[in-house]
Amino acid sequence: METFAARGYGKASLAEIADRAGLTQAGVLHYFRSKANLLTEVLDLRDTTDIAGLGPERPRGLTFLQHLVDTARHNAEREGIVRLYAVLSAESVTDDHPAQDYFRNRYAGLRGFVTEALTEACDLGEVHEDVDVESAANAIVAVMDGLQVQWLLDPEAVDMAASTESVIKALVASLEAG
Amino acid sequence: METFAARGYGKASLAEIADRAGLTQAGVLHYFRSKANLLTEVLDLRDTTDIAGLGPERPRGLTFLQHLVDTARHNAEREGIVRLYAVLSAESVTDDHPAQDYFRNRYAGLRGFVTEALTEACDLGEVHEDVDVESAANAIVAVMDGLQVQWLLDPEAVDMAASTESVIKALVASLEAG
DNA sequence: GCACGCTTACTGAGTGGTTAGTAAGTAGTC
DNA sequence: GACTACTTACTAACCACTCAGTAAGCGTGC
Repeated sequence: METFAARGYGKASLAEIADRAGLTQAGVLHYFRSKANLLTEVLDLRDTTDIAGLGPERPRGLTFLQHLVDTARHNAEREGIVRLYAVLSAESVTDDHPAQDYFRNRYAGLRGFVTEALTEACDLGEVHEDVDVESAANAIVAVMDGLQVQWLLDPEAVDMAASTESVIKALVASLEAG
Repeated sequence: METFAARGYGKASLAEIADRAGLTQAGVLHYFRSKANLLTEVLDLRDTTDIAGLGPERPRGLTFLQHLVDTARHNAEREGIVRLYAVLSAESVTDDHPAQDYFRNRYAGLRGFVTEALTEACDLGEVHEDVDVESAANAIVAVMDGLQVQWLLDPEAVDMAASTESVIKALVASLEAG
């Protein structure tokens, strides 16, 4: 995780990963058939403790949205994981990247969760166009990601929790009003 | 640009860049002293036509914010440039990346522009806390970036212009109300 | 209690390929 | 005769991955 976060997938070397783990490069490949396989295993492992891994018993409505703000606040003390996801998610859009499917699915899931929570939080009937709430949900997922890159480059200049909260509050208000 | 966008800086090779340009790898290094120098030159060249390169005669207030939405719409027809910036900006947070300063400065500039425009658009007096408008400005920059990654992975699922617009409208309304 | 085959957990030494960057030379232009 | 625009040829490092071997642990048979 540390090596992928610090170098990205492409520039991370099995030799460095092996060194950190205290074995040889061939030793790493004894456990993971290939570098790509190691990446997907790392990603699968992490996911079980993340938002995207929340089961059907996850919080709903405003509680879920508040949970997103809490996650942003919590993330400001987990530079490593933030870096891992910020780097790999963007890198995944390059040609033939092994984590492309992982991130496509992850984002689809996140968008779905936030769309649901937003619908519940605003108590929307059939009045509302789905397109509005989906636009808002996609934006909420996006703002959290975009803030991470800015924060990693300049932690003093960005308050991830505050910006996340102002977007969520503003969007909820605008959906309820409109 | 195409090679950096498709592979990222780390995995892009001078040989591929040279091939596309119709000369040898050494020929590329005749013009650019190093790979890192080539990257910064590419970035500097692009910037002159981008938002960040707008001079002091740029639009102001709501017009500027509307310009951001137009840019998002326009970007949906420029996959290459979107990919270049999405990939490189996130990759720049890795150790010793040659574009780190470039993106740190770029984001600082963008945040400043949007903060200014937001202040003008909402006609804010001394009543308002700076922290609110800055949080909102950072979020607007972030949402545009975050949407790009999602859009690159799944263009059907994301409407960059619509999501950008809903965030800007909601934030402007919330600043004016609060 | 100990030899048996089987499995797990590695290491060391490669293989074949790619990397950025350099050095020297050449053809053409001013 | 100097300068520009390259090329060919090279270097030294690094890359993921393979392969053959070794050492240790383990359940089974006697």
